[in-house]
Amino acid sequence: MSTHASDKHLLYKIAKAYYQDELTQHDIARRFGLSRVKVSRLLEQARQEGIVKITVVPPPGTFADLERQLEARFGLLEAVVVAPARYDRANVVRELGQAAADCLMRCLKGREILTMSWGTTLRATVDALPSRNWPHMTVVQMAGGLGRPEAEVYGSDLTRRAAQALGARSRMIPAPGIVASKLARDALLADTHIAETLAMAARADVALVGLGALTPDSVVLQVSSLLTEEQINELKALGMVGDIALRCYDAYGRPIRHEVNERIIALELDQIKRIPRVIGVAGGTGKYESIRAALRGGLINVLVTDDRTATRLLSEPDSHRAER
Amino acid sequence: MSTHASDKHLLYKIAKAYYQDELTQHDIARRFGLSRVKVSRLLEQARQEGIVKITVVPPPGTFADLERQLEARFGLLEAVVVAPARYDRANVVRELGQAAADCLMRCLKGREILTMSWGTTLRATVDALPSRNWPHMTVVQMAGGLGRPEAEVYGSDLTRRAAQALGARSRMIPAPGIVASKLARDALLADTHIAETLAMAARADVALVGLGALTPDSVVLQVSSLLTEEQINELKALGMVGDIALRCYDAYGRPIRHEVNERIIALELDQIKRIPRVIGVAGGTGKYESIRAALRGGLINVLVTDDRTATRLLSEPDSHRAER
DNA sequence: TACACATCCGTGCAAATGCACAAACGCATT
DNA sequence: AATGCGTTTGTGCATTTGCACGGATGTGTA
Repeated sequence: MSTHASDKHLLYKIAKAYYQDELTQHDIARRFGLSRVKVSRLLEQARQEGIVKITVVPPPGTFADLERQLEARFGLLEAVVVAPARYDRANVVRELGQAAADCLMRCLKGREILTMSWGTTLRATVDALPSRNWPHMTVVQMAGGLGRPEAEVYGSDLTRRAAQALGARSRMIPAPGIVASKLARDALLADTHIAETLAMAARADVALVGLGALTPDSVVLQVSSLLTEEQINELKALGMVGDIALRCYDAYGRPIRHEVNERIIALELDQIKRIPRVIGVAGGTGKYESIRAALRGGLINVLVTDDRTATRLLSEPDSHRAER
Repeated sequence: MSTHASDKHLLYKIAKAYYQDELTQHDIARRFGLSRVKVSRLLEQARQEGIVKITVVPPPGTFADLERQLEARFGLLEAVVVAPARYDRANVVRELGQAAADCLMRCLKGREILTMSWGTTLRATVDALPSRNWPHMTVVQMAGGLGRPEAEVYGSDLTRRAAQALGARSRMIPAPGIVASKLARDALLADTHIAETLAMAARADVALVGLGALTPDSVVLQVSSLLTEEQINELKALGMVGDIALRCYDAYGRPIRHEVNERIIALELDQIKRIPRVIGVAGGTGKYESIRAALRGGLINVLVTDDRTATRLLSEPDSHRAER
């Protein structure tokens, strides 16, 4: 199939003219007395035969290739991998927050709706946000806070602070994330402001979420005394490996059917899935299963994580899909 | 001016997506949440900063770079340099002919007017022409032959053979190239067929010419007894270094004003210059000054020559233009 | 010779790309 | 706070490029 020496000569001349002298295909065609299509085809051939070599030099000290593999394997829009200086939780979270903030800022123009959950990682993200003046942006809370005073740090306050940093309007959910009964939940959802806030969150352009895991230091497990030991065990028995905005999912990112769901005030997983850009931030020890599940289930399409977790995610040759 | 490490990372990712995954700029913009223009600019930056490297591999055993230098220096459409196996005149001419034939064929589609002069090099070129069937092409003689029987080999016959090889129509000049008097010339030019032939040659799409030189074996000097020793000396005194189709020029490719011109039946240099593509074929010892002059004067815009001559043409750092 | 097959080629059109322009912005100085 | 300058940004448009299609050409086989 490959052409022979005499032609390579022509391929070389044309490739040089195109890639080095930056002539247009049209000009080259005129000079060499060929048709434009032919020049196009010869260039294609020159690329295929390796006469033209295009290399992209990886910048040192980054994990661009790791990112590319993650993107390819899990169908992500983007993956961001950071290399924490130390792997203690505090530092990992801080560096993840920085990276997530960068990643978020890059895709914001100042006129969109951003919805976010809360958690320690998102707290770090908000801390890393630069200040802007975007009056046309709105930051919307995605899930109720926790029913305690100190929980405010992880509830509405994060949304408020994010909006403040960006000079944006904010829209909070003045309610706990988990209430005592379905009845109480329904009552709160009947509130116009809460309902509208959730509706707005559902049609956000970008979502920023942390990925919860079943680790002992998990905010949900620690703080929310509304989940009894028994209920937690039930959820585990149903396969729960993590949560996004209090919505629990199994190892394949599928929502877990459990009574608890009906007492939660937050976007549902399906609603989150429909948001065009869902940035999931999580890393460090213990988050692996939850991240893997969120990726498998397509719950997020942008992942910000650390290099160890990234490597581990790529090391397993398993399937993305749940078997039926 | 150059941006720093944090950005290089993004440049790399985008460059990879574009050049390796072959995504469109539009798709990349959507994935990374950027505008399309921005992606375009980042790619430009990535190229400038050397993150994207495009190399064109020179095929071994060719003189592509020599050619490129000739093209650049003398403003040629194309230069073709061959490396003869041996440098005896016969072999050089043979290889030049082959290369010229290739070069000519490449830019012919089968519907144009080709005009040609004659000479030993063009003879070799015609010998190397492949056979085609191009009834819509016309091959037109550019200059009269020489006034002797054996001269036919260098006159109309070459045109005829070229046309035959290509399956094209031919248009010959049934007259000698140099006649005894201006009166005789004018009489021949009054002939409708000759006049129309010359007119047709003048509006040819492609010209194929040899470059004559003042070497002892020059066809013109040898055969045409119509040029006296004295006339030849006069021409030399006027600075003649070579000829195209019997039209003499000086070291800067300018036509030489001499009585002989009025006895010649051939296109004038200015007419030749106006042909869109003029392929000059010449090489070997002794042709150097003539080639250099033709290049300086812009008499040809495609040159087919040997590597030694090419190197020599590039070695002189002189000006292209005549001083006034 | 005729036919079938395959390859090559250029035209027309749609997609992709680059570019000029003007608005918006950040920044620093007044 | 207001002003000026330089930079960055996106929109609209012209150019450039890829691609499908039908026609032409060449080749091998019956």
